[in-house]
Amino acid sequence: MTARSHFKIPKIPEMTIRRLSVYTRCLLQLEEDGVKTISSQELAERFSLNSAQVRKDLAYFGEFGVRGIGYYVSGLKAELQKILGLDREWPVALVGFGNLGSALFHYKGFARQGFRIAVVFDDDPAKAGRSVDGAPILPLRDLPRESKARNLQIAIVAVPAESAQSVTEKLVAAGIKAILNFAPTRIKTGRDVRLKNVDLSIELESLSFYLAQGGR
Amino acid sequence: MTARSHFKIPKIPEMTIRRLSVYTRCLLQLEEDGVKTISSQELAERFSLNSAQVRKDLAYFGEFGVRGIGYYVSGLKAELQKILGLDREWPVALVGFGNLGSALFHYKGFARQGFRIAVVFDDDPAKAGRSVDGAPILPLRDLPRESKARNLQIAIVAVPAESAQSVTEKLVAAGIKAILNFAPTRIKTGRDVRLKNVDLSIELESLSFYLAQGGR
DNA sequence: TAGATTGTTAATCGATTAACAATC
DNA sequence: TAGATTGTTAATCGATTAACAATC
Repeated sequence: MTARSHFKIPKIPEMTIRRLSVYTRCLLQLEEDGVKTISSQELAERFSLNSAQVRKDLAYFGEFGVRGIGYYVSGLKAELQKILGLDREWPVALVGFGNLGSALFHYKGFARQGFRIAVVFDDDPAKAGRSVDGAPILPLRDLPRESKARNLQIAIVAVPAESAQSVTEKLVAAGIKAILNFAPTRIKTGRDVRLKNVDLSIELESLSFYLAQGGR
Repeated sequence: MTARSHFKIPKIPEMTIRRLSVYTRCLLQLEEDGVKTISSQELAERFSLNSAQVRKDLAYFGEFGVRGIGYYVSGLKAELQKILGLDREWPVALVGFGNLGSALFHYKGFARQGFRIAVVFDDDPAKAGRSVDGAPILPLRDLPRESKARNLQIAIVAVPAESAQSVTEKLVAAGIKAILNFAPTRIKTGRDVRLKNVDLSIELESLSFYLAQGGR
């Protein structure tokens, strides 16, 4: 047990991490707008949150504010970016370049936070060998090599449901540490790999619940 | 206040609704596999949940189980589909047929639960007037007419961030009751419209948090 | 009946919010 | 200093889980 390990995360709620992302984007905007400082109250209002919650979220990681003043926008932005790992570019592998894969490739939201799709994998012979916006499209068998060469740690899975699990296993074998799965199926990994299953249709289903209720 | 209103939802947690969706898909699969009954315990294990939670989720809506037996798969599936409004087809409007819109159009997960994209709106003259898989692509000005004619209640927004808010206002004006927004910006509506902002990049940001932590 | 499993109440846990001393 | 706002503790709220009588 090193001295450093004492400072290890006490057990940060998932929702806190998500809110930190949201705060960061807001701070980015505020900085652009030339705002110098912001109070927890002002920040909270923008997202209909409680100011104590904002302060508590931040307090997990340190004391970033100044009593009587609030938080310095640029300073807090920089701190949060560092905490979230958004202070650097992450090369990302995209697996699957069909409809969804291609849409995710062009999606503006990823690049905005420093996620750069460095390489695309797709076994379709019509696609593999080409390249898109400077990113090569390669067959999946090149994954281990590229993973090492580009130091890839993050992959986005956008293949059909049937192949999602097998693709995932190849990613894990190639040393990928974090996977964002958009395939419409729940995939599994060991616990040393961070995995998020993004379910695009579950939100639609809860919308229809409210419609079905209201429509009574 | 009608007699019926006594049975109105007591205040169902959002997470319960999401889990009901998940149970439903599982039951669909179980039914296909020929499984006749399932206990709350078995159902819970498939999603690493607690059996009491499964029973509690269901108990909000009625008594669907049989003591000593569990739940009849087909019966429970049908009940949940009815509760979630998944016992019928919902015609959906898709606004924006760029990269993301086109991917969502072809996304298998929506159709699987009965959401059918009946009409696409896009003002790009190269697209408007064409049709895709039987769905017409129309300019946005046709929205009020189509909305009425097709009895549209649900819309998916997949336009660029800049136009998302203005598109939303047109949707609301045309009588749309539920909106799923995929544009990388947070949009707002009045309270009579159900709105979900789907943030595709926030998950990636929390993944990078764990990588940044672990990488220390 | 005996065994299994429900529906529900009570206990626990965790997250949100209020309150306030510390301090810029 | 007086006013503002933080960081943090204590109170509240809501969701999850354990426990068990009811009952198939």
